[in-house]
Amino acid sequence: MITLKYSRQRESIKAYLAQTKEHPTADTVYMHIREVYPNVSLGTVYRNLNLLVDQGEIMRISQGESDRFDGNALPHYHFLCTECSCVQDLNIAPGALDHINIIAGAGFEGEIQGHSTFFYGKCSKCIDK
Amino acid sequence: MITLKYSRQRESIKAYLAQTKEHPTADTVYMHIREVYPNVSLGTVYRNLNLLVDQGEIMRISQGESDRFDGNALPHYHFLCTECSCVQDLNIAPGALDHINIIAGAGFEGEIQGHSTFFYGKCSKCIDK
DNA sequence: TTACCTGCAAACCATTTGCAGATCC
DNA sequence: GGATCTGCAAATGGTTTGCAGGTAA
Repeated sequence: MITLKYSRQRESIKAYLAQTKEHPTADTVYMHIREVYPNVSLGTVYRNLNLLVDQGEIMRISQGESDRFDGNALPHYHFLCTECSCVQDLNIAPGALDHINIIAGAGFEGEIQGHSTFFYGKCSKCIDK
Repeated sequence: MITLKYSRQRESIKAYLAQTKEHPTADTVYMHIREVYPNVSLGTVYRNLNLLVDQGEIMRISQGESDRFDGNALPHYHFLCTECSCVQDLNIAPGALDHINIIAGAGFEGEIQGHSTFFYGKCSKCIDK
């Protein structure tokens, strides 16, 4: 973990994120920080968001990368290898994970209709390294 | 569902996706189709991939959109409203969903280390509409 | 002093779109 | 014939980066 120098912009970003429940995008963060530091640049916001994620102080919500396509349009789950980035189909019986919607819905005021999940780890080829 | 006109480029894309297990990106599809139709353009590949997804003939693997950030770096699950696109934290006990890694790992030759999941549906505000 | 930080603007990359012409029905 | 398709190239949108100057330690 690299030692960071103090920066008021970064502190401001962290403080804003700690206090909101909105899960803002980088651009939304930018607009809020600009109210305090009108000269802040979008580049600085991106740089600091990435630094804070690297430090484990904030969390990035995304599944990044570019879209992939699958000739099999029937619902099924995918596995992503953290080593070689390959994507593989998983053999999970249809409906076998549906119960997690109920777990997630307990104590939630909205209506949960489904979930999107992928699993990650090492594929068989990358285990042998 | 709009009626589509025949196009050899689109058929070629569909055939390629039906026969591969690679879960290719749009660019990878482009490079393969170009071997058959050297003049095909990347724009055409994107247009047809989107059409095929709309028709339900292929599946898009992604969670699109831009990244969001969360001041809470502790592992937790998120809910995404399909109406208003708001993101909310869910109250799921830590580890309450860990067992799905085991379900997913049954019959899989690689090693599953974790999963990434978000739930979707209608938030409490959007239910009342 | 010197590493790290900033604003700015340009670069980048994936994806979309406007256009004029080609193709299917 | 007319709607849908294509290739091309330019536009878009989110994100990163190079640079020259500023700031924390």
